[in-house]
Amino acid sequence: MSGDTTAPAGHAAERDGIDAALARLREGGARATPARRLMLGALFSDRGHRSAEEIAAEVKAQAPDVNISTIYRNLDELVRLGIIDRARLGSGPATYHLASAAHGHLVCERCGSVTEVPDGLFESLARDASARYGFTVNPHHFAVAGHCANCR
Amino acid sequence: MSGDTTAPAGHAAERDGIDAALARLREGGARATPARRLMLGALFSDRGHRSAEEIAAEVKAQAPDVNISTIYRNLDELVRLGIIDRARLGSGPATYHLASAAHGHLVCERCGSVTEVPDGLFESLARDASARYGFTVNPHHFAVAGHCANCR
DNA sequence: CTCTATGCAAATCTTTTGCACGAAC
DNA sequence: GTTCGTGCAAAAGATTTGCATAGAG
Repeated sequence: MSGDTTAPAGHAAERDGIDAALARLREGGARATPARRLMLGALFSDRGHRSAEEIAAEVKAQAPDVNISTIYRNLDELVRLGIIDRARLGSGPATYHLASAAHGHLVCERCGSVTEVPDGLFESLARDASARYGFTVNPHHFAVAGHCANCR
Repeated sequence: MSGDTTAPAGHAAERDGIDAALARLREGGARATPARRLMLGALFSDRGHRSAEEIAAEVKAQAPDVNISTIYRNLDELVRLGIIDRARLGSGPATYHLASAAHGHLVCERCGSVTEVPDGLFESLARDASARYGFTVNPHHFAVAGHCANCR
């Protein structure tokens, strides 16, 4: 059900996430601009990893004038606020995804495939890092290299 | 330590490592060139992470004509042969270190510090990844983000 | 109105590539 | 001599920055 007048798609849960993110931006003294709304819409619509260019493409589909530099600036801001995470996998551009999409990445060094795994897999590691090094692991940002099942 | 000399040659253990690496290069059909010897010398002289530029600087101290593109090409080769590992930490250039310097990296998202930890720390992770996903973790290449003890 | 965010263009930084020459085997 | 490695220069790719203006609060 929607008293929703404009958006072509968009579930309520997605809306909530975007609104919450905008609220966090406001709390941090930042402003709620169209570019930011569109970026959040893109980020919340799909929990995969995307590069800045890919996010820009999605945003430009709705607002062609949004510049890539604005995308980068806002991605930095969203990372700083903890709303999204940046992951540098393989050797291409950095990729971004919702911080709530908690998972680690198993990156295959041969074929480059990325296997996403639940954070439970890293639980004991996180515990040890904390106990032995006072290091608090961010369960959303994790990259481990090796060889996938196919390339073994 | 009185046995220490300042000669470019270095210690015997270092020599052995370099020779073994050169032998592996030869096995792979590659040639033992001066540039490669110097790069290995730089890599074996210190087990920290270094960027391609930093390695180039060390090599150029002895052979100013070695070009950065040669450094990159050879780093790729050494990674392919498993002699060194590449790690993309934080947002600067990629860093390289000896594969035998087995450790994971705990990267602090606030201050950027890198805490090196022994591979034992993620033994259980490696086991689970293998059992549940058929993924063989490379124990030498491993980056986890979070907050260090100081920044908590 | 004030101050932040954006567009645009250019700069930067990192890494890769084409080509002709020199070196290793 | 043949094949691989290297220097040089230029390209390509990703990200950042300066500045004037538009827009949010």
